[in-house]
Amino acid sequence: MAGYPYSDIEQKWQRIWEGQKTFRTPENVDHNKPKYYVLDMFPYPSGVGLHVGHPLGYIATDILARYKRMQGVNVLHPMGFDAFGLPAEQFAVEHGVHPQITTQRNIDNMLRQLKRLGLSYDWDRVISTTDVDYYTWTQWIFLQLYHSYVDANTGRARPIAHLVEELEAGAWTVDENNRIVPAGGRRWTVLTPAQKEAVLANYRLAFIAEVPVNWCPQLGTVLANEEVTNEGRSERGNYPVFKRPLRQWMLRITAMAERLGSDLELVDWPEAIKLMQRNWIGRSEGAHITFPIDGHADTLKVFTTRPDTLFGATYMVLAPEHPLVDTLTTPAQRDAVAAYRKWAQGRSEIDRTAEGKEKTGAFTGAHAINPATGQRIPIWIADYVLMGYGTGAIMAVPAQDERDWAFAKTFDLPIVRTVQPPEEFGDEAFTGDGPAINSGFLNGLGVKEAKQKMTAWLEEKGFGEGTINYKLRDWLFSRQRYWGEPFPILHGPNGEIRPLEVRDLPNRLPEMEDFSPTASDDPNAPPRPPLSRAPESWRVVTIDGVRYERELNTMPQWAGSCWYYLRFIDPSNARAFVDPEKERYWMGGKGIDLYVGGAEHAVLHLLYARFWHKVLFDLGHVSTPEPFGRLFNQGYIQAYAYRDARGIAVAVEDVVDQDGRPAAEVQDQPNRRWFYKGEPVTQEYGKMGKSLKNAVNPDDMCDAYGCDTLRLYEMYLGPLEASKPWNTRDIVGVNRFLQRVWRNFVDEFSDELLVVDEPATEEQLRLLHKTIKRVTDDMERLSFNTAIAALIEMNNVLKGLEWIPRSIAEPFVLMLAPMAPHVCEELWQRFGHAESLAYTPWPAADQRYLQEDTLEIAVQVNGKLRATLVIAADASKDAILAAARGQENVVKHLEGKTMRREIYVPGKIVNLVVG
RNA sequence: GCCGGGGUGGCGAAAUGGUAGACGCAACGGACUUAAAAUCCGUUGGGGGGCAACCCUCGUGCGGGUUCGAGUCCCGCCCUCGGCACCA
Repeated sequence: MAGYPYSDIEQKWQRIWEGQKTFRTPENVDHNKPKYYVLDMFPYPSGVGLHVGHPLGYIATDILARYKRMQGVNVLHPMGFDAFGLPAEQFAVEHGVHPQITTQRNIDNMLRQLKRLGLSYDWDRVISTTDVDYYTWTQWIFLQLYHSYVDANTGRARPIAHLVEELEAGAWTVDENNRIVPAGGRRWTVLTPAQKEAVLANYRLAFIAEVPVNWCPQLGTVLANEEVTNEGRSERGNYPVFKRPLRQWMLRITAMAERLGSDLELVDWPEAIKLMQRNWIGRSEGAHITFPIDGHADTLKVFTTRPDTLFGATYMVLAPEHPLVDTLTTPAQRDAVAAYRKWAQGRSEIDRTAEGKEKTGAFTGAHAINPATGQRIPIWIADYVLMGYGTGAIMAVPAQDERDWAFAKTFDLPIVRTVQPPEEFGDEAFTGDGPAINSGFLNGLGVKEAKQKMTAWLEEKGFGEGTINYKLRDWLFSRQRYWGEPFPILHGPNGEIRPLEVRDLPNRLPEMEDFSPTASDDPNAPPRPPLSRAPESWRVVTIDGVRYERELNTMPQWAGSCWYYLRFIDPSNARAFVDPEKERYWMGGKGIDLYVGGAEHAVLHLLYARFWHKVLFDLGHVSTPEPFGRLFNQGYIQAYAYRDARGIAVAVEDVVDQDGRPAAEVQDQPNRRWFYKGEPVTQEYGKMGKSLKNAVNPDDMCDAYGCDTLRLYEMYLGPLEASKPWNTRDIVGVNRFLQRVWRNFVDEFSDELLVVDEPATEEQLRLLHKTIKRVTDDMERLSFNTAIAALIEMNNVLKGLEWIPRSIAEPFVLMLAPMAPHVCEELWQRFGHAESLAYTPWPAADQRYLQEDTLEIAVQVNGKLRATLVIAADASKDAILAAARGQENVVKHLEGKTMRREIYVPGKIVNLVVG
């Protein structure tokens, strides 16, 4: 392979950087200097290693980190591993090796691959969520959550001890549902310890509750809503998931719903991601309305976003699981209701979506009273009403709701329009705005005003009140897995929960021979966490003679990634999860300055981490309300994949071009048949991966072209945020560029330097400074593809020169350095510099050379703008006038008038006044 | 169905409302070479004209509009990718 010796150069500089710890961020940096915290979403240490799609974001952040260092900014650029969780455990189970060992092995391999790309991480700060020193503090944060609650008035987290103090002082009482109320309930002091704890459990941010959860028998674990697909299957492994009530740890993320939504305004994130989070949180304003039930003491509470349509509520619907179904159902309807309920509950999520939106339901025989009309309206149950949203019951207003309309049509229920649809509106539900009709005191009002008036009326009459409802559910936080953080929790003999003291952390994961989960085909199989098989010496703890059992569930995958960005600031601190002063510096301003990762974490990691961060903020442990000030989603690198006539994937390297069409060329090897040689293959396009045989290994690319070329190619492919196709054949373009750069500065044959200490020409300086401006702008915008294009353009001019002036060569190399650091370091050294260029100041564009070569001239005829000419900056007045005369629009409006040579220059645009 | 991002050469793509296609790949022609590779020089959106330097014309998914001027802004469609989806 001809050209510059990239292999030697890259190894040489990687060794120097590692040996000198060039990119280490010292423990005690000067806090008066500006900082830049640039972070990648840390990866799972997967067993198959990286393909070229993975490091796309890492290369981008690396370029930015290097660029910022050259600007004299303190840079924190760390990397770590999210190593707990299902993938790591499954990999270990498959290979029959303890996850501790496979995880370490995978981390080592990924570290090797990352280092080979020349990434300038601070390797002294590498952490893994599975390190005891790390998960100690994950457990510590869990204890913070357990010991906190959110004050409903302020929306802020506080230590729950404060609430207890207030209760002991008699500021609050407790009602029959163990809810805290201002007055009228039981006094705190009369409650037993167990009763008190039952009250507090309703407020703690970490609590145990028996709730319907997503149970995946084949994974042997429960899953968060976010980990279940629309088809009702597990995101990992695609196994069926069943709803089932289980006692589980929950995190009360709903208590933060309002701030998680509103604080999105504080951050610089892609609008699409903000929107996804807003949709996930699902804030909607409306009202709770309480309906009396005919002949019952019970009432029925519903949530609606359309209180204005109450006059049109002609029936009610309960979710099949609603607790009042049994009490309400009349004897005559009992069998029908029970049958429907059984049928509905046996339906999986798949059945429900597969059957479309056909409405099913059953009449309970009971009636409610519409508080607005006083009429008796029938109460039904139907599975289109979900127990998990609102109150699990609705008032049905078929005239103004498509679902209610469909249900009413199916079961022949009355429909009363309460909003006047436009003329010629069809026979369907009208959800738009219009004057209220058939609505008593609301008639004539628009929807908005009617909502307000009805809400006020409900509050006045005591039938309800305005409220805000969220789609967001509490976060199911237990997993029946081995490879996760153990909870710092003990269970007492009477079921009481005893959190570990901070001084008793960490609660270490026990060594176990058999760590595999208990899979089952039976949806009703009891959960059997692997830790139930842990030795008794681990499971049982005796304190003051009381025998406690450790919690046997572990935390989910997401726990470790909720706060790793804070640990990077102070990774070896044994006394605190992060030093407050360091935290204030590195998280200062708007938090992390740039966070780069895939959009797939929009509602998982990014929402969970924000929740934890807000709790830590409220409790005074961190200094910013939001962790990630600026978020950038890099696109995916996709790749073409090929199938032969049988539909079997053909490896990309076996595809050849045959008259412009792809064809499979299978090598004629002794043990390999080649029936499909030259056969046309079909091309598809998608993610890189094993199954499509289209993954490209970065190690191979580094071998063939060098990692500087790989880095450049990945950035040159297209905009960072876009998905774009990988084409190995295109990689030679940027490789040739680097070869030409090298040959511009180093003689191919004599190895002598071709850089001279001669002054540059005016033309060269103009080119240089324009390029500096372009590249600098592009760096700030993360537009690396256009930055590279600018450098290629400049290099194409330089390549015609026999010698290159030092004043041109050095800034050029500095600008290229963040993207192709190895070759630039080598050139820099050959230019005679002893120090690495990593901290050499970034070149500045000199304004003198940036004058525009064109000007915009606004041509006004009789004070009205008639044309704008773009002309050469050094054009004479006569030339300008001639150009103006040639403009059709000017000529049209001149109508024989003469042009006056009145030219003035406000800034860039020159006004040529004519008339 | 709702929300969001995109549609520009053979391909990846550039273009603060101002010469559309920078830069790269591929292709073609040429130089060097016994030859090939590598390298270097040139051509490359469509159509038309000129001996020529060049010139004309049509072109950014489709149809309208605003503007002296629209790939870019506005309205209405079509296609495509992503997210959500019986959320009251």
